[in-house]
Amino acid sequence: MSRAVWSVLAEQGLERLTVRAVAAAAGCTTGLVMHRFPNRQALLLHARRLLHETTRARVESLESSAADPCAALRAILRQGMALDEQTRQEAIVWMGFLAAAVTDTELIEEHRRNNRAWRARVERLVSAAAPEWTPQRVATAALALIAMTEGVAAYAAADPAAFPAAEQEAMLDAALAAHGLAGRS
Amino acid sequence: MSRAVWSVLAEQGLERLTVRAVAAAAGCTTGLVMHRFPNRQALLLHARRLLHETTRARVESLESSAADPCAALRAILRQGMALDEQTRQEAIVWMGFLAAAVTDTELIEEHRRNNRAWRARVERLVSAAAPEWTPQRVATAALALIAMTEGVAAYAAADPAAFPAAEQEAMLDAALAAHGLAGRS
DNA sequence: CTCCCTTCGTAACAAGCGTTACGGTAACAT
DNA sequence: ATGTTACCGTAACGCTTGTTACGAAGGGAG
Repeated sequence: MSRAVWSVLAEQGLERLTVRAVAAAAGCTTGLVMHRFPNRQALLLHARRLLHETTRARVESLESSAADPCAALRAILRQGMALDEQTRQEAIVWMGFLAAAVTDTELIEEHRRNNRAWRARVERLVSAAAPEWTPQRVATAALALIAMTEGVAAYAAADPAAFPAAEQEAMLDAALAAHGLAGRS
Repeated sequence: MSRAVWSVLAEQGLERLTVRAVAAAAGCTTGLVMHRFPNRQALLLHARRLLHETTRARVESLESSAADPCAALRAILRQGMALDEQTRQEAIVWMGFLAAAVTDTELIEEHRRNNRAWRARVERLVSAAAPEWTPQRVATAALALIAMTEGVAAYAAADPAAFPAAEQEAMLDAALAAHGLAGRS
């Protein structure tokens, strides 16, 4: 059911994300959808939280299985880019929610909460990889990294041919090396 | 008239961008809007091109009045972030068009054309600032920079309190210095 | 003055939207 | 067997949307 919202948002875009389209994607009618959720806002909010939970689980798995903080940092930043079809669709859905949050107070609060948690996670990893840095330097480098991966995901989602996966990874490695966060262990 | 589309898109978001809302913002009725544009798609496309032209003119002005390629690079990257209310609204509108382009072939072609031109411009400035670099290194650094400014604009547009202008500028300067593109002249 | 053409407001249309009311069905408790 | 409850399809309501048809106002050309 929640996956139905996700598929509609990825394939049909934000404007086509209607209750009937979700019901059609889930193989049921609008009655079931409106029975599970009080209104469309709640449906959107649930799908948004589902997206966050999916990426969070993947990030935690990557971080726990990494050898050192530098490798963990690279791994979790890598999954935020649009490297394959799945992550590209996630980027499209992410942008759709972001555009929808402009007029939806609940969605934008959820968005800010998730973004601040994501930023804090990257700051924690940067600080672990470079313990001697000041908090300001950690924050600045972390912001540069999360903004870069976020931006390249948007670029690649809209134009995959112009931003292939190899260029995105080369960009990530170059930025990590430039900031002094590559292979410190 | 074109400014009416822009103001509606910035204040009401993409979902509320209806023909009637544009007419109300322009102080006329739907008859005038539908007389100027054959349909809503053409209206969106015109607004998209207007946004591009606005930013392009500002970028050219900044680049021509810069002292050296390094200063030009920093100036044009700076204007792509969400530093004040105007650029923040531009970022919101930009994301709205990006989300709308998912199902609109004309919009996505326009988007790709503009993005590739923007990328080529930054690559040209990076190459002028660091003439000894290989084209690959130029392309990688340019991609890192445009992705970073694009991403931080999205972050700051959705959460201005968490991403103040000073932090964005500190991030830009740190990234330029890390990539070796600060004060080379 | 008359004709014509551009310009733009008015009104309406069909279609699609979120939402609600209602009825049927199946499972479960008694 | 019967009542109760949760579940979900059906159909409709009111509303907004993009789009179209029509008419009035106004300004040149003859």
